Amino acid sequence: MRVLDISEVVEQTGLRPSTLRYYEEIGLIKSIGRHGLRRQFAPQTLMQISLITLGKSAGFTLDEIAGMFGEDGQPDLPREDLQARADDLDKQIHDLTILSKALRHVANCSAPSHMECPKFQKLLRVVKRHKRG
Amino acid sequence: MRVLDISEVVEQTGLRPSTLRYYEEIGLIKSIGRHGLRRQFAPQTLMQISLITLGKSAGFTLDEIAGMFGEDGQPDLPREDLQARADDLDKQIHDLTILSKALRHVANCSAPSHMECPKFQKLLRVVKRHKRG
DNA sequence: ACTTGACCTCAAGTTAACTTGAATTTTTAT
DNA sequence: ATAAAAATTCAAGTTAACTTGAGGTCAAGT
Repeated sequence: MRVLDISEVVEQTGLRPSTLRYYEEIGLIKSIGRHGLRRQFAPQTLMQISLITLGKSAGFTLDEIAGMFGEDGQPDLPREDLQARADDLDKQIHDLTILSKALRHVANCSAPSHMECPKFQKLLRVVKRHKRG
Repeated sequence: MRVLDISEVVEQTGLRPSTLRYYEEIGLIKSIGRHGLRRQFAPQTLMQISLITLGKSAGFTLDEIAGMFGEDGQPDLPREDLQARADDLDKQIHDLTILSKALRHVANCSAPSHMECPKFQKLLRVVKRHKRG
């Protein structure tokens, strides 16, 4: 299994062929050659796509993600940038944790008005403070 | 401070006036009346906007978020839905944690090729397994 | 040789979430 | 009373990230 047809990449990643072509068009991934018309992908690409998908779910734009890979398709960023991005992520994780808690709270709290429930308000205040800091 | 001018909401939330009008247009928030032409917002709205912003950062669409509020602007969803959404969030948090770790790893690992670094690969595999399950 | 199915290109269309701009209306300050 | 500041509406424009569709190509099996 040295090279992959687009259909195999589709199968492994869950992305659609049009998406993969689009990603290639904007330079986010590369095909390694053609068999007739057909793009051939290196197995490496699968991992790269994992990273892309992961990055997307973290809220990065495709442009930002593209900026994280070097010419060779390997992650490539100055260390400080990576640290900074990781820090951002940790912030986001923190916020999401709060949201998750808030949701579970609302699911279980029998107060007539969540907006006026002290616990709920506290959760929201935490977020606000966080966003401003 | 019973009612808020749009400018006050802008100041408190960091959103732009056009965004607030847009949110009202699509029914995500409501103004409580007018002073002349000018919209007046209830202080409640600030908390609602906190939730909206939070929801957005969690990757929910405005439509989905709109579906989480009742007519009164209060969070309103069947308990199971809330639990399910919280579960989704926890999954996402899990993924983001991995991404954060991956970034920090890349920042510190001196291996020539991250894609081939065992630790890095392991991180990616975890994500994959997770997405499929 | 021929059909079939997987792939291709390229231009145009789509959706979400806003933003922009022009023309108008108040409200507030002097 | 008047000018400046702050809002308003409404239509149209923008950006990201794809998708769709029409029409064409290629390679593998019968």
